[in-house]
Amino acid sequence: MKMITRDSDYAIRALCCIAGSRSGMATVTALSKELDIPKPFLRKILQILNKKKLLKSFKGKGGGFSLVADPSKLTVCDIVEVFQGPIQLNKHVFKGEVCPHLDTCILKKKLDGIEKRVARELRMITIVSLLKQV
Amino acid sequence: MKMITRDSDYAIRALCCIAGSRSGMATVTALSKELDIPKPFLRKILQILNKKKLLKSFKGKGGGFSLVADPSKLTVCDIVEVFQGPIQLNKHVFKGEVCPHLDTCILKKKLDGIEKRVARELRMITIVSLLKQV
DNA sequence: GACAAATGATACTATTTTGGCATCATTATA
DNA sequence: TATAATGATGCCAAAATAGTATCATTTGTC
Repeated sequence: MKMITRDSDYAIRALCCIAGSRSGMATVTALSKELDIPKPFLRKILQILNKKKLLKSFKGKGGGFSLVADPSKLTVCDIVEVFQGPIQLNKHVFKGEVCPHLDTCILKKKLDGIEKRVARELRMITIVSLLKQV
Repeated sequence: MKMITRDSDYAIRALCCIAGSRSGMATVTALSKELDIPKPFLRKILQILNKKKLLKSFKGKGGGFSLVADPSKLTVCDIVEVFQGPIQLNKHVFKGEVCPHLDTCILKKKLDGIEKRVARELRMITIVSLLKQV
């Protein structure tokens, strides 16, 4: 079972890198080298983060990406939701309808509980908390 | 973000059904109807559960599948791991090596913590606990 | 103004995973 | 021997994942 996809992972790394940089800004080229992420893929990821207003971009020479939000308020949950949608352990539907079987609906309730706790934990991991090198 | 795939979900339902049946045994045909799951797909799932020793099978007329383990000891975690492998939020490797970036390794540590708690919670959901209709 | 360095937008592609279906073989009961 | 069951295997289509490629636009510098 895996939960964090590659693009979320890359995005988290990149945002950490940007937040940790002295100027608060970085180019795709620099990030790609530093993090060893394929440049076109990283570029796509950063463009998505830009559209979703987690990053702002500056075109032209000397440009790059910088954070929009305070990195102490930006969380892993925010980032994961951009690339993987809302946290949801199990849709648990059949043919578009909610499943009518009692046993599995008990399951749904229990999974929902876990789901909420996972989301809460992911919301507690801020970018800043990832920069602190213990 | 989703965590439980269709086959895990179907497997959980089917195991609940088998555990809840009076005889303790059920055929693919019956389960497929009861749970509204495509028969060939469910069959494949049950065959996997058989190979993994969560179910035992009886061939021939009057046959079917029955549980191997005590349903109060069989957990959702066991089932999910059959179909989705061990619970692991993020592999977090590059090119086969463990990622060398300190910031993201902090991330790994935190994700590992969440992961352990999710696994623990899934291990607490037994088949029996899903049958109790509150 | 020309050039270089950056992102914007968009479309394409390859691989893997997911969610099945189909078929033939084997076994067991009536 | 017919029937009802699983065993094994291979195939297939759609979606998700993980990228690549290309052209357009913007901006700073010479």
